[in-house]
Amino acid sequence: MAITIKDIANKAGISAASVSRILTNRGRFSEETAQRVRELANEMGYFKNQSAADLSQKTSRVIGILVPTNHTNFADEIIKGMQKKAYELGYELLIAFVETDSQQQIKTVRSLLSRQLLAVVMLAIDIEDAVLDVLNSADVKLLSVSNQLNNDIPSISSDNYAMMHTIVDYLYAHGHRQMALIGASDPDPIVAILRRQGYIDALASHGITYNPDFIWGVEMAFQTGIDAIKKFGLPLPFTAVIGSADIISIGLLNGALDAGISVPNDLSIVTVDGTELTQLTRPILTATQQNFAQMGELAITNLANPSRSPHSVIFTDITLIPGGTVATIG
Amino acid sequence: MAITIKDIANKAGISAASVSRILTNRGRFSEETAQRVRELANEMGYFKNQSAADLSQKTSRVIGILVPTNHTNFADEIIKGMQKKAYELGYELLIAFVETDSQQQIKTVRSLLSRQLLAVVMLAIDIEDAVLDVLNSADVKLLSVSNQLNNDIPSISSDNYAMMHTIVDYLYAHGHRQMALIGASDPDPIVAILRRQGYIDALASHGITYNPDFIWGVEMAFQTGIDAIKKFGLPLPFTAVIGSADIISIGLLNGALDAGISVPNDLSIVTVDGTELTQLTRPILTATQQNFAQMGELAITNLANPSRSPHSVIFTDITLIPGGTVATIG
DNA sequence: ATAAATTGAGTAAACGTTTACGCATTATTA
DNA sequence: TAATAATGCGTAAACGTTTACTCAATTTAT
Repeated sequence: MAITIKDIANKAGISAASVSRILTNRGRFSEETAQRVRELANEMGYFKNQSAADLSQKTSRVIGILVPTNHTNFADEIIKGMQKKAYELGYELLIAFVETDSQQQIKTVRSLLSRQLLAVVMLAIDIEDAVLDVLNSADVKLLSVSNQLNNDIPSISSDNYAMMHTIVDYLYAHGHRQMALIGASDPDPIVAILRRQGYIDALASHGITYNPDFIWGVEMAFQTGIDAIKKFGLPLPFTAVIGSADIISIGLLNGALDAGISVPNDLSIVTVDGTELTQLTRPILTATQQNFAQMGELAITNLANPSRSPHSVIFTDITLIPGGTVATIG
Repeated sequence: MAITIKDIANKAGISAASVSRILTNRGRFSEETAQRVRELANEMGYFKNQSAADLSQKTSRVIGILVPTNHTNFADEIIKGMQKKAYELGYELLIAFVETDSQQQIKTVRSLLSRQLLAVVMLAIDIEDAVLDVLNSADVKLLSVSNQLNNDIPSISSDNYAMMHTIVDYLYAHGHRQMALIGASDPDPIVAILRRQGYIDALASHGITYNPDFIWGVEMAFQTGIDAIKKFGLPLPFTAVIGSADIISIGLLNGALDAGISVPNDLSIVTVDGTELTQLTRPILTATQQNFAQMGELAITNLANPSRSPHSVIFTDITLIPGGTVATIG
């Protein structure tokens, strides 16, 4: 049988209420009694029954996180950032992996919501309407991280549109005029749409009309990179390619290798994300690095201080980190 | 204000107890009333307050999982396996990332334990005694996955000792007589010790006395692989090397590349783990693949049916998957 | 037609913690 | 020294759900 505050109260010869006040550090009590109670709690191996506490105080300090099972490894970095801040501010994180299957998603979300949650954070998920309905029917705060949703959900993300300007400008400055964009397309993620538009507009700002054929991709996967090179064939009709995720870019690099294309001499590559995966290749990938840890920390800070306007988007930093996959040409 | 079973009961004109019986599908009730209640619950947007339920029924279906923040990517595969089985059997997973900092670990574990947990699963963690004490002081089942601990905790893992025999035999059959083993050493994980012994004994079974210099490593990281090649210098004193984790092996491969060593012509590599990372390199890594999904599923099945002896170790499958990093020599 | 068994549903207590309220006791102020 | 304020702590209700017990109504068996 687990130890309760009543047990401690009995042993200390005081009431359960006092023990509760002491252990939660709320209300009035003498330091003397407090010391004794804290010692007893330790000795007796007391564990707070959080369920009872949650039930009693209607508010909660638990934040649920929805992570897609097919997540790229940056999700971990975001979660780490969240953990750090949550730890500082005394919040608790409840991580749930969700499959792409909508029915299972709903079941997972319902089980999440059956705990009194302060908020639900969606990590790089294009949430389906059915699932969103369930979330909305519970009165819980929502926050989207590393994704910009087109509904009223506030989000924290890189500026995917601006990011493409950074990359296109960089490649342009290195003499590139023909560049492809390889990313996911099915189902079309909002992020992909934004990046595509950024890419098109950035090219336009340099007086280049984009070639629709140069935008291609299936999913955020290694194979998409491999297939992209095969699809365009030799000689490649462009001098540079932008991979919309590190894993795609590694696919591009290896696809090029397989086809006897030398990187960066024959083909320049810039990748988006800039996780540690970029260090695993030779040459090391040139990347626009997103600040995932910052996203995570901001997510928690933001939920803790609900001072901002509801529909807003907060952008986190982007840094272009030169690697060895971009050559100057022309 | 959230909807409670009392609200539903009022609207349906029955007692809360009946609603509870219907929604939990326990006890006696008429199908007629049940139908009406279920409809009402749906309409009114009812969410079970799991805290109240947990408090009422002393038993729980929540399984806590401790995942190291510096986890290699296979942890995800194990968690996916666990999720699948947990979903089938109606368990709930509570994932917590733990840092290496022992104090923070204890705080995380305590907050985990303050929910009524059925069990705590430790994922590839060499748990510290201080943390273990906390876990033991709560009456919660423990299970170690992807690690073999030397204390009384049951575990599910690959047979790390046998795995090394498989690899050494494979390399021996390809003509290799001098092979190095690169892994972590500080702090010395139990898994590393087992692999080392397996390596030594496997060599001995072929009449080869092992060279202590050939066992080296710092941590399970890319850099360890890079450094290993640098450390031994040219010409390498061995013809093959075993990387104790995919990420190390990629380091070895890139280290070799950097040093102008051709793989597999001048150096053969076999990696342990066999995650999708092995597909990202050229050549693709030859791997002894662990069955991580199986580990995850077994973990849940095992906790659900506590029929086995307490201190046992269950071994999961290992498969040698030939890639392009082993050459036949001699 | 009577006895026995089954069914549907209500009552009330229990789970462990928190907290508003109130009452002594002690400390502070004029 | 008397009035006032502050302190420490106990009482009791509340949170929402589950479940052992009960009992009337209905069904089945004899």
